[in-house]
Amino acid sequence: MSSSYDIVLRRLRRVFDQFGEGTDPVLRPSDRSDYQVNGIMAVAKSRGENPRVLAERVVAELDLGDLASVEIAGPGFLNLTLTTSFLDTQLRANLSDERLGVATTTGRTAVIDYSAPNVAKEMHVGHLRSTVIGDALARLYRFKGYKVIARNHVGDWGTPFGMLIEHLLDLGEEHAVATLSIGDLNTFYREAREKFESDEAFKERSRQRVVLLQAGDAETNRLWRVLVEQSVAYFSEVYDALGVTLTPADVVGESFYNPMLADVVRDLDAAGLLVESDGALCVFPEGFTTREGDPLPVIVQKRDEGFGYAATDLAAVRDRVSQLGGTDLLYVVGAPQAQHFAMVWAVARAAGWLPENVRIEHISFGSVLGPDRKMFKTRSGETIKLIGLVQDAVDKASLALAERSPDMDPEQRRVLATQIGRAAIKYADLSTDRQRDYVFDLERMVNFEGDTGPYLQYANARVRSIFRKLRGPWNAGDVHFVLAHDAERSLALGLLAFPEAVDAAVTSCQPHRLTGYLFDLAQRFTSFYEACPVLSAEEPLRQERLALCALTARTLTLGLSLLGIDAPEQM
RNA sequence: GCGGCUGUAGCUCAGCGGAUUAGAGCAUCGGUCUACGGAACCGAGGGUCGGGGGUUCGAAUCCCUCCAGCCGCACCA
Repeated sequence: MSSSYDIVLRRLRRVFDQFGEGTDPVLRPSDRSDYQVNGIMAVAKSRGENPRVLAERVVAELDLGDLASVEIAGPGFLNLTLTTSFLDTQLRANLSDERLGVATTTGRTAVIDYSAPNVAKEMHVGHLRSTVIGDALARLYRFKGYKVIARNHVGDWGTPFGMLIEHLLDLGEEHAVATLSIGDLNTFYREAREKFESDEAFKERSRQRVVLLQAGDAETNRLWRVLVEQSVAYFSEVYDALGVTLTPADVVGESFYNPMLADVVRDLDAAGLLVESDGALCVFPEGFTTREGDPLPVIVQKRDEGFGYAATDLAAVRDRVSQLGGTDLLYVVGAPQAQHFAMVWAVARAAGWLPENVRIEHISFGSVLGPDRKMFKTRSGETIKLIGLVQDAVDKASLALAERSPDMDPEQRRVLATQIGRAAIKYADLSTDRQRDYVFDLERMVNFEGDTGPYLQYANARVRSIFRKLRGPWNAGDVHFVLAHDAERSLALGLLAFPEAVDAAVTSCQPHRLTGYLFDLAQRFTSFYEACPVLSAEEPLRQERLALCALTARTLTLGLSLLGIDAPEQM
């Protein structure tokens, strides 16, 4: 089925195409009517016509059938009011449509790069946003019909591994594994670092170990693999706690690209892009300068012949296009990396690895701030463990549940607290424009009032409770939507706007478009719920209202699931 | 110095180039109220949209400039 918006838009396009193929009618939700058409003003301006006159012509040629009534307003806007029969048709279609009117996109493959923790290092707040936003996008794109390939670009290579492996040997493999498997990565890494900085002999051993690692020494690589496997197992625990879909199979770390780096260099050289500068092999993409105004290089191979992360990122672009067939390459990485990506992609484009039809986008985001509005750290200046953050939220939710429902079964409370706690954290992260920084305020996130995850879960649970009261399965049957009450009509319009919200979130990679929609829908529902008794209504009104409730619950549940948020039936 | 992001009500944030009242949430104040889950609903007060120019019939929105904050700017990722 098609969304209401698309159906109306198609009719408008038939008229607007005469102003130039694909002219956008600029159809938008309106507070004056159901939708407004803003596009006439722009067309009139470009053709030097009177917008009002043009509007009249558009209306005369516009065939809305029985979809909507139209009137010209102001200098040349069109106000559209959808007819009840159209709303009825669309709502009934939704009742039997699992997708609630959301259209699918075919033939596209999205490669989404997100989370990216470092092996043998703790996951901390710094990984929260990439993980949560990336996972929401993965779910949204999957639902839209994209083939989604998640890439967890973990830091599993480089000079620190010499010291980490030596430290592992010092501890004894078994003891080291024991430490790592309980997730105490901070201690492990810090001890290694401290020895590296204070102990010359250890430092030297570490250097030699890096050489062995890069040379492919079997035992060294086995030890390296132990570190990686232990870390990946730990990451999985964190993802479970957060309710994130990433699995060990999605881990494709930096080391994966090692065998491709020589080819990257060769191809860049063949393309005549490579320049030697201060002993390093570089490409100088246009438009980037250093502090002093000199051209800024992408360093492909360092003076010591080692490869930097730019080389790895270049190899990744190449691999994702040529091997994975990616058509939409998304990088959910913090804003500070913006210049790095811009440069790497400029090089990839120059090398011919990025065809025109491939979309590549940096899904950047702001920082998580502490109460002092600075980067979120503990009082002593240490990073905050991600797993601890989730645990705090779950604990808070558990306390709130204990207070409200003291008789709840402890196991049920445990499960619910987990669902609510992570909903609180995820929703808080997803509900603001990702570009901005935000202050991490657990108190507000876990609050059950206002624009929060728990509030939406509660709204959904309330709707579900109505159906529990029925004590039996419910069928929509041949329900008809009359929408006599304003609150019913408002809810209906909200329900039918779901596809627009999903599409907006997908195309702009802005999950907050969807959270905003869901919050608005929840409010429309509660207003309806106050004003319109459901179970005590007379038939056929009762059936109509039950159908509205059913659609609301399904929309909230599906919408939340696309963000990676659980929608418990009861709470 | 160059580049990026941010600056909207007391606080946290929406606002997709449009129209007489710039919207939510929290907080404040006032209502609803033996309520199908009140973790609710209805309403009120509160804003020179960082400052200044410009484009336009029209600018929170586009362009320029200034101010403030954060971040990045060659061999760590």
